[in-house]
Amino acid sequence: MEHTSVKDLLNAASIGKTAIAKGWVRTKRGNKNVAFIALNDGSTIHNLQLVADPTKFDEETLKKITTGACIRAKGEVVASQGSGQATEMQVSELEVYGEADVDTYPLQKKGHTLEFLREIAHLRPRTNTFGAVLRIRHNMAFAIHKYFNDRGFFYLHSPIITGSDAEGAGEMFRVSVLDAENPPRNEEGKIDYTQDFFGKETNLTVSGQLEGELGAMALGKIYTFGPTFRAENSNTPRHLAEFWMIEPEMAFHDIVDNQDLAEDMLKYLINYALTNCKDDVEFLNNMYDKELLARLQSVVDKPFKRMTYTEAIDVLVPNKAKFEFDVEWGTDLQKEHENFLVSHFGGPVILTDYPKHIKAFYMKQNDDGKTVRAMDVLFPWIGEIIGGSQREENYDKLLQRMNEMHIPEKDLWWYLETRKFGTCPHAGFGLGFERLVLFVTGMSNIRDVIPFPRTPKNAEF
RNA sequence: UCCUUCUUAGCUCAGCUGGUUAGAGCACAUGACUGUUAAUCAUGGGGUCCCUGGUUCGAGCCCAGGAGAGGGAGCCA
Repeated sequence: MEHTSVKDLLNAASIGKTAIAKGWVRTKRGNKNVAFIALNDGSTIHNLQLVADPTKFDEETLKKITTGACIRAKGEVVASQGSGQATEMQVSELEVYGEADVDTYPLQKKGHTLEFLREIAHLRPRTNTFGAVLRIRHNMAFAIHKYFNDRGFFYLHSPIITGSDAEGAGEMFRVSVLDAENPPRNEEGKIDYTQDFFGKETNLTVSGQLEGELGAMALGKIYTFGPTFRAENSNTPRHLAEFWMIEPEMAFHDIVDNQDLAEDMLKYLINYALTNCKDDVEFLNNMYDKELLARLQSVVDKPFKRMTYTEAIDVLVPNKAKFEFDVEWGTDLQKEHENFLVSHFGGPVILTDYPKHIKAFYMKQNDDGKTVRAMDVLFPWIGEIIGGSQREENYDKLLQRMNEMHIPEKDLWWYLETRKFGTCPHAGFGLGFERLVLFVTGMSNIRDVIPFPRTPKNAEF
């Protein structure tokens, strides 16, 4: 007889059936006459209440059933006499798969701080909070593939090890098999990477975008969804050294199409969570952030405010006195400025057409000679959840910009060739997956929305 | 990387002006209780006061250095 998930056993349709449940004990309580065991198997935030008559089981077995133990229970599913749940199981058989020593098992019935749970990341998925977060994370990943697949995008696997370090997106992690203690050196005394595995310097990718563009200029619409690595010494609740990024890239799309896609996708994903992860989102709403549900619904319902960088400066400058950092045309926006815009317009804001000198080399240059077709989507609290642009498709203009920004042509010859052979207008953006999950779950630290966070000085687990 | 706050029992935290044997709640154990909902009540065990050095008759408390964590900023997604 196969076991049934707790999720299914909690459904009223299970009443009257004899079934087997397997999972981990959350709590046990009771008295001489009756024992209640709350069982969770990860299929849902809710627990199955097992009801056992202590006189029918040997004392040793019951003693081993403690918080954290893994057990199998067989019994009849009945309508619950108590008020906390619709169904419960009247247990006839109990088997303990794995005990959890009460003196050393770190999880208790009572709540723990998120900081403490980070220190026991190997066990934290067993908590309600991380169960909810991880189920939502899965659903968001699935919904992303579904969204793009349903709209004719192809999933392109961009490389994780990259030979170009010219993308300029951040500090990189070197990939090498050379002896770190005693690396081979060339005549100049520098490390000789021609002897390394790939015969050149290689790093972990900081972005799949450039490869994504190659795919878009063949398949039309593609997206990447993979891990990304930044060796920045960033210690904030919004940065990870290893994170997942979604990067759609579309031929024949301009900056407006790009905004339309970004807004539609974000709304789709948030709505997907509201309909498919209702229990988990509600749990997080009740436990951590009472505004969560309302905020998610509001983002789905309202159009995003769209404006140019220049228009945003015009909004910000009259409020100069409120800011710590000066704001004028040409400066990059600080967090406080982004926050101001988001709260001023009461929701997400899409900014476009930034000054070219604060944006990447590949962005399409506007006719004014000053701005480029960049696009940032700013979200409440998160800040920049998406960064993207229409790309410069003109070979000469792209090359000129690369020279101005001292990006070596020889490293990106393959990228330049897309502009040489059958170039076309195209656009795309990058969405930080964890920032999306952060927003959807209402968690406040990005380390709590990825199973095993990688941050400066921390690669445990 | 910068600014700032913190580090005391398994967890969350008190700890007075530097002074005897470092406390509480929860967790855990034992007992009580005829259906509980993070059950309740009673009793009990449990400490490298982050580390190193210094000041002092005396340091959890003051000073210096270090480590780790949180929040804010920068970099960005």
